[in-house]
Amino acid sequence: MSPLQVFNTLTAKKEDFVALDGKTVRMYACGPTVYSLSHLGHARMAIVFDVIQRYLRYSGYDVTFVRNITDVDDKIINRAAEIGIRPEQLARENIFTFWRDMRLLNIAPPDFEPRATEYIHPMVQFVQGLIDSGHAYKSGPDVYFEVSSFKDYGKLRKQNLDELMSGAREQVRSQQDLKNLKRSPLDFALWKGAVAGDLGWPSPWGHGRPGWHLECSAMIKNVLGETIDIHGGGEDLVFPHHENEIAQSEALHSKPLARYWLHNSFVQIDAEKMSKSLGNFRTIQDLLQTYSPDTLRLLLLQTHYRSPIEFTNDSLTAAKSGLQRLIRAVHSVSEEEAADLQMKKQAADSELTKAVMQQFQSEFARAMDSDFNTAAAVAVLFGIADKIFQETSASRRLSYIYALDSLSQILGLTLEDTGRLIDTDTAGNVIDLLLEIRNSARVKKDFATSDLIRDRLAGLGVKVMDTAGGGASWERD
RNA sequence: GGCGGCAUAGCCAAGUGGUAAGGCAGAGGUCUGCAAAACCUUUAUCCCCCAGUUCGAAUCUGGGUGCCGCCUCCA
Repeated sequence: MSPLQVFNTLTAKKEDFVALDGKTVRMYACGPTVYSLSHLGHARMAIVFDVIQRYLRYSGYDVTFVRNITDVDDKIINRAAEIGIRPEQLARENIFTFWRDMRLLNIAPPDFEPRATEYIHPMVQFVQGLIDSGHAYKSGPDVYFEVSSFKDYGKLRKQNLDELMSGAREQVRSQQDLKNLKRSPLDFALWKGAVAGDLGWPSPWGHGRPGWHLECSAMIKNVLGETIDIHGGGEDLVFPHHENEIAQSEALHSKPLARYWLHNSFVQIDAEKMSKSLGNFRTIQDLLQTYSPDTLRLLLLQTHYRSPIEFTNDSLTAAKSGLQRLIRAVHSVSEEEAADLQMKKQAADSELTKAVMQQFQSEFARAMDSDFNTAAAVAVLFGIADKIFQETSASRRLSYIYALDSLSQILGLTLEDTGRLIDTDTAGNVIDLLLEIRNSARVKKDFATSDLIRDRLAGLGVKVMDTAGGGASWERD
């Protein structure tokens, strides 16, 4: 297959990517916990795995992509209590806005999007299996995973139990209440007991809800199988989330949970991680008020996914300017020129198009095959744009435009000419401007011009009505 | 305290042994009534500092400095 190489967190090396079944890729990315709006950091994660998924398909793999939604969790419960609504309602509202954000960002929907609350029964079974095999124990109202029972614990994080213990020591003090329940501070909850009436489900251990890490293990098993090809998420999930997933799943199945672990780095503001807890985040919703989805995507893809991105208004503006160049390039054949369908067809079939496609596809693939180096891939796009602007023949330009357009799509860039979309406020102001010009024509008794404006506006469905004072008003017909 | 990562022009950012991609911004020129766009030329003798390995290092090794992340919820 392809010479694709990916950086595997598990081995801390760039490795040849070999799918378990040859052509089928089963991949899972940890999605959001829906307790508030999504910010640019979430967008980065979603866009990174969207592009990975798109490129794998482009490379000929049959991809099944699963991205979950965590809809039961302490944060959701606490936040819902603060604002006085049911946790289920809070989760549902945030799922809808998350979906809207994803759609606006041109992020392809995953093949499956399981939610934790849909997999309670499999999770209960999962926990029971761990108890039966001696990897978990009931303690009070809860069930915990016994970390010392899994010899490979720490392999993703690359720290052994002793090192982890010394790191955890600080935490022990703040977990006094849990100290009595856990046999070791490293043990983590598989099932948390809840008081009757609180969000929860029945289980062999009483009313309660699943621990955070459990859902991914259970959903991966149920949707994709015991071993998958790619498991991904944000860098902050490496420990403890993914480490714990490995512990649960591999303890139960005695086989690797995932062959390749991919983690994207963060978006930073003022050299600090953008995060909900630090409060220094910019929501997707907010950013889309001012910047196009393509601008955000270009901004994020101009940096390799494993490097942190320093987010500033300047970098955003730079991305916007750069994007404009690509958009102009791809729209640089005029309507009249493009209207000739025959020419388009010829351009698509031409030897030049084939040669151009081959050349740039191979440059693009070389970049992407190197651990999804989108920054280098974007440079290829700008190289094509150069060619387009340098080419004087419209039909030859079309060949390059095909290349630019098709490669942009693999990165999820639409290159839509949003610069020419006009909002109603602006449209209204433009009409006012026309009426101003018309009025000055009337004052000069240039009725030919003033009538031209009125008639043409009427033709566009805008009715102009002169007022007694010499001005004019207008309305849609 | 334990573990890991990063340091490339004014800004953002690729590049892991062979002599510095790309974007933005800037400068000069062409075009233009003026602009904008586009085109041409141009902007790091050098990749945080020091030492080492090598014919050769931004790229490898050691030391130093600075910044960041994880260890608690987190994309």
